[in-house]
Amino acid sequence: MRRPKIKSEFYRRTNVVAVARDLLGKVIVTNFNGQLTSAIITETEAYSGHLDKACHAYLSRHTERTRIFFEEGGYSYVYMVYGIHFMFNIITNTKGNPDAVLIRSAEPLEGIDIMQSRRKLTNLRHLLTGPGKFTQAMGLTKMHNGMDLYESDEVWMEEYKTIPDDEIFTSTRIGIDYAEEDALLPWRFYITGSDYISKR
DNA sequence: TAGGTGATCTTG
DNA sequence: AAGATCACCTAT
Repeated sequence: MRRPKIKSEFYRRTNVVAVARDLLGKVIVTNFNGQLTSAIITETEAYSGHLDKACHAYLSRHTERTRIFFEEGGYSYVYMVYGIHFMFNIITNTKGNPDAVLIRSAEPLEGIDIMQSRRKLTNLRHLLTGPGKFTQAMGLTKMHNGMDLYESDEVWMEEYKTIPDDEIFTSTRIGIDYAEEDALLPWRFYITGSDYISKR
């Protein structure tokens, strides 16, 4: 049943946009206290610290929250927004180059009953279609910030399928209007025609 | 379409 | 120390 884990080198490439696209079709797995859940990634967004006003590490800003951005690719970055929702990202690029990919939506694969119970909701199309819904269904919280996604036995990524370029739809990112001209960057990606997307 | 929620960051 | 902001979700 288990497929090969994605190695850290995958995330250490210098082009965060390419990593965001290539994460589509990969599987994320969490396994907390014997509760295993997994899902196929259907929607991502890229954030880049050097040039992107939407990124928490814009202009390499160092704060307590952004510390993990300055490690090499392959760590999780989890934070809370709006007092309620956790956002799950994967740090990319080499050490000192603060980029990340936000996981926005996924298609349920394993442990569906567990995800339904965490979400208090049964409709599969609403289980993981949005970044806050995704973390809730997968059981991810701020305590999972800074995890090594290759070494961890609680949160990791697996190979699954490759999405061809002509099945990837590109758009601007959601909820970052404050980023001025960078709000126009076409850095959101999703699988064309998937039923598991946060917005049409 | 509006309101809830609290960590995080900035200003004074 | 206080106030503003925020990579969202749910329900009307």
